[in-house]
Amino acid sequence: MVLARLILGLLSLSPMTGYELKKHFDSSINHFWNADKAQIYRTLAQLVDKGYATVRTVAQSNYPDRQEHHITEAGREVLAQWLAGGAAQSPERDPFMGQVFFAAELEREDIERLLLQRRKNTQYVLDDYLSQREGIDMRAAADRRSFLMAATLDHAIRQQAAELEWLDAVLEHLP
Amino acid sequence: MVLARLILGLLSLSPMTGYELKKHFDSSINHFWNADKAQIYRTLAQLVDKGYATVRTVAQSNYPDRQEHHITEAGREVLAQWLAGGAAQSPERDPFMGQVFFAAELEREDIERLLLQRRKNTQYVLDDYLSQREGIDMRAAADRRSFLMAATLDHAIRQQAAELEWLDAVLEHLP
DNA sequence: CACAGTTAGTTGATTTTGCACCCAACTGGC
DNA sequence: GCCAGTTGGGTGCAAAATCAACTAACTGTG
Repeated sequence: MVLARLILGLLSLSPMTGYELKKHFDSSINHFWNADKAQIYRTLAQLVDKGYATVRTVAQSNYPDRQEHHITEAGREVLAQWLAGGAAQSPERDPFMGQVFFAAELEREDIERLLLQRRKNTQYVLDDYLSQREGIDMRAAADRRSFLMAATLDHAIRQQAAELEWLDAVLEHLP
Repeated sequence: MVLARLILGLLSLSPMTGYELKKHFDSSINHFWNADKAQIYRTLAQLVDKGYATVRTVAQSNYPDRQEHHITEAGREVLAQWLAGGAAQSPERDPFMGQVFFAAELEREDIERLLLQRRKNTQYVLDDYLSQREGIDMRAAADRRSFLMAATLDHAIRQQAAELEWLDAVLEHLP
């Protein structure tokens, strides 16, 4: 599934431990995917099982051994096939929209509270993305890889901004 | 989880069979949630189990019996608690963004193909939403319920529109 | 009159996800 | 000196989601 491809993608950039992968999911990749620790380690094991990655145990003086995972040629092929195999469609699943859809049960103030709370969350997330983008801005246009990576962050920023606009419109016109 | 609440929400509007619920997920609700048939029937069984819904078997002359599910008072309470319990946050999971993130592996033309394919999909989905909206436009502002329901569709439309703009920007500036 | 589609619901197997734990050793701050 | 946090890895379990098939009778179209 998707998680396996994403992990292969990250491994294609650089060999990594499960721990480091988790950090990427929490920071550099958090605007379009997240994953549980346990899930990452299990998927890594599967990748090794299928021959898409290999493990090299690297001892460290102070810290636990690193289980460094390296992508194999077979792994790169699977990754390339995923990329070339057509654009994936998005899940289109938003629990909050479900809350709005059925929010008429609530009092007017409670609806406003709901929307304002979402607004706060969205603003918070947007600010996070904006601060992430500051670090890459200028150098991004240079090579294709950096450009595309930055572009996904821009996508998230646009989506959050659109969400804010929508929230404000709803708050303004709520009967 | 979320699916159970959404089903309760739909049942709160009107008693329904699993089959009818599935139709709602495929049409009126498809812009923010979808669900497998099997999942719907199993969740319905759980709701009945927990006392949040009751079943009434309605015989029909030609077609199979309808297992009409009615929301109970307990069910309405659970629904209300979900709505009042704070804004849910969105999953932030988009496989396509993963493809873009790692697309530098591909040739330039293949990247463009990927983006254009997505553009076509997005346009298609947007057109679907726009045609859905035509049927509700004017009467929407009237009561709160219709307004909120229409608002979630507007949200989806804004998101798709923002996606289109982003795709065009990426296609234009791709190095 | 055959065949596709609709109405209605169900089962089984498998995958994916999430949550809560657990281990061990180190590092930094009060 | 203690306690929280980091580095690194892992297990077990239950819930949720997906895929595929199967039943059965009707309706509409060519």
